[in-house]
Amino acid sequence: MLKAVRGTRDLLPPETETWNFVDAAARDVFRAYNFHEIRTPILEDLALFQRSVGEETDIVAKEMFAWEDRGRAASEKGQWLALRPENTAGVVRAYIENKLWDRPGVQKLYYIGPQFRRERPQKGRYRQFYQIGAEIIGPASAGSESPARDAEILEMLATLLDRLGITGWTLQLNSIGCLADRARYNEALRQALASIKDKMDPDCQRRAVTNPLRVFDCKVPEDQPIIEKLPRISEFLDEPCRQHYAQVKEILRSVGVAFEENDRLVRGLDYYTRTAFEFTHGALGAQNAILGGGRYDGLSEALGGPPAPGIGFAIGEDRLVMSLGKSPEDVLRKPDVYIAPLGAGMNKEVARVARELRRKDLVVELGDESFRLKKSFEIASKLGAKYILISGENEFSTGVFALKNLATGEQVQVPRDSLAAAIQR
RNA sequence: GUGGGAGUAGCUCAACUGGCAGAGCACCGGACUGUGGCUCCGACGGUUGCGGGUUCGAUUCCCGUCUCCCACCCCA
Repeated sequence: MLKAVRGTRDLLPPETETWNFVDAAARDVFRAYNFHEIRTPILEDLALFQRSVGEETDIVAKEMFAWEDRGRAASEKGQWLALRPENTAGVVRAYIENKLWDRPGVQKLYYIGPQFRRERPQKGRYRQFYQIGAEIIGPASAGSESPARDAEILEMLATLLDRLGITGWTLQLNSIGCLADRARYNEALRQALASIKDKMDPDCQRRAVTNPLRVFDCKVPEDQPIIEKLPRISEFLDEPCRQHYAQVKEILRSVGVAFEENDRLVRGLDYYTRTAFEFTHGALGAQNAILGGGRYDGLSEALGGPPAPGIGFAIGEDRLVMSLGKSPEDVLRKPDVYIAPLGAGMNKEVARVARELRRKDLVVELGDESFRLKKSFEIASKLGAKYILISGENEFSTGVFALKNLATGEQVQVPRDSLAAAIQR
């Protein structure tokens, strides 16, 4: 039997109703902050991710679906393509390519769509997964660098989670410094680790060499005392960076968004600078990050664009749906009315009635003239329809229909032109 | 990529130390004419994930493989 490929899955009704509910809530909240949707290709030039996410990151080094495309002629070399493992790179590429900096103010863009990473699947981790993300990017003169933008993004996220009824989340906040700070800090960290890393767990030692920042993610209990003594990024922030971070926190306090400072929070993608954050949730197992993001002031230039500081985030929609208390039934709109045609020739008559009711924005399910009335009732009940409309020759000849409320059992006679009103009541 | 657990009907699960693969729920039909839910009766439903091996005989034991789950790695 042919099956969905590893790490991918079908989203079926009624669960898709929950997904649509989440999408709609996100679009609604984003609109209030004047964000607009961008749709970028799922397929991009491999080099885009190598230059933005970073060659040395796990995502690029070993988790991408990438292949060499065929050239136009058999002899011609093809282009290396990749399925996008995240969407920020694509958005910034589009910002540059379409000269969006020529538009007034900052660009506030959001996206909803599938991303691909060739990882080992697990709960809350799929090879095709879905992200809802947003970016603020633009010239510094338009205010893209302002801590007000960082705070606006974080406050918007808190609003969205509240709106979805998700409780028990925690906002973890840190500043990982400007590019220069990071370079100095990395060096200091390397030196500090050089003498003591032998005492650490092998896995943590490996990190000390490949990516010193990642040492802070080490969970081995015995190594914690060593990690505690390492220099912190907060000691290396230069004055402007420190000020920036302080202002982000001030605004958050002002608008009442709770956060926890976590100076061990580091983010994996190379392009991050200054503000870094994660929202975590308890009910997700090992994959406890429901969303993550941060500032990426140098990304546009790294991709050959103009200076364009930016900040953004990505929500793992699969994980968001998992942490959502709502079941599909809570958001499922069931049929307002089930129309039961009775007898030969009635299909063509009820089709017109259904059309009339649907144009009044009612959800209508249509039976078939071959069904016995009893069967129609059974189906209508199972579908959870509010009403059943009995439509036989009598009804069409008199113009008065039998409308029965399936929950209360109350049945009334209703003239055809009052049906919609009676059902909506 | 590493380590561990699990795959039996649409779903949730049984099947003793190897001996004819079952139940509940769901689905479909019926309990006579244009009135559902409850109840009763009946039918349908299987390459026991897939491929090898051992055996008179394998859902059961062994090997391989695929998928999911848990942890690691990493991340959303």
